[in-house]
Amino acid sequence: MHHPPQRWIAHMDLDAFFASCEQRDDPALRGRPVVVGARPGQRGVVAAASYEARRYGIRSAMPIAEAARRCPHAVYLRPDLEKYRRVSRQVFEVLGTLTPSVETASIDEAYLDVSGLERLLGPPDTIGREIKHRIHAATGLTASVGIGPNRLIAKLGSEYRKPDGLTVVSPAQVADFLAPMPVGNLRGLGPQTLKILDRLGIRTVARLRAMPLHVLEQHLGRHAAAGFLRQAEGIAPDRVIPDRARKSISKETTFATDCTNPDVVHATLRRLAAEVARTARGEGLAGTVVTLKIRYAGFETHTRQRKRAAATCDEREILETAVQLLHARGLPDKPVRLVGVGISEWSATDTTQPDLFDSPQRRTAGRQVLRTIDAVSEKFGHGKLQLGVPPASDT
DNA sequence: TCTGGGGTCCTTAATCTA
DNA sequence: TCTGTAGATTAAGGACCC
Repeated sequence: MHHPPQRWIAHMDLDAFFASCEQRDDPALRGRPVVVGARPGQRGVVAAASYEARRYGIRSAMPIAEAARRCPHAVYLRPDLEKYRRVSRQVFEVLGTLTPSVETASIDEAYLDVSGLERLLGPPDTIGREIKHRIHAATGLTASVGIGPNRLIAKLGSEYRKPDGLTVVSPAQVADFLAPMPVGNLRGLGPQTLKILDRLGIRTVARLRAMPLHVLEQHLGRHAAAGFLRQAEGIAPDRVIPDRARKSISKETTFATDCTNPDVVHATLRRLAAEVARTARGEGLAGTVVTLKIRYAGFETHTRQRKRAAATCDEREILETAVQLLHARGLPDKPVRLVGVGISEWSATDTTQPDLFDSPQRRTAGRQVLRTIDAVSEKFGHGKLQLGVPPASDT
């Protein structure tokens, strides 16, 4: 009998990432409840809570007012995303020294295919310790790691014991590992689905697994029913995909108080459009679909999108379409809580062009590069390459 | 009571089209 | 040409995740 080689997937999750970064950089914060997020008294939620803060029941996504009530004496900090991105890059560089098969799941999470590392480092628990050790040595941060035969088991493993945890689940242990878990631990099973399953008396993975498919289908739909049942059986993808391409860019902002002034809404859209455009150019992306998001008092949220004739990363064009969408019929005339602007659906051709024009210096340098490309391509008889050189009027 | 800002993916409905 | 339908595309909303 021939068996395919055992696949081992690792999931790494940095513990209370934002809060840990702050505690690392300011010794005065160590051992104290730290909450990173909105300022108390303002609109917003908790982005990260240190383990000291979690003892007061503070969780991420909790309204900041609720956190302040639970622990008024915690240290409340605004997020420093630049710093977190820097630290995150460091962590991913370290992971890259172990295997090229690293997938960025978020700023503080990664999946690694560590199947091939067994011969190099030893059994999975040794690999897990090595991952944690290298991260700590490079950044001073702790991570929780789960290792299992697929992504689901790896992810549940990293959640199983934290902070600073390590959990290895072999294929033989999968069924027992899953059985007693609350169904809410499964991927993509949120509050809505939880409510439905609760009404059916299904609270553990074991109960879910015992359910006939057709019953679940009646309540969850075909797709979701089959998907959750597969998870309950421990069946999940076991491939790691490095460098996933992003599919959209968006910026949104919530007003401190609901906005009734159309000029302010318009000015905000302009700013958001400019930020989206800048990010897009920085990544060499241009989108054909512009999305407007608007949320009114009472949390009533609408999105409107429109496909443009051609892809764009121009803030004026993005703003133009966003404003058209804002005035399209069907949107209520009420105080506005939030507006957002996004682009998506990259044009088939220029999705990976680097931005040569995102600063005055680089504009000059960029044109030089394109002139050189033009010259070379002319020499070889292909005519000018259409790379969209902006007009040189500002030099 | 209060609910940010970034994303992804799925469902549904309407519309277009072969 | 009429009619019906299957399938693709577009748009809106919702669930979910970190």
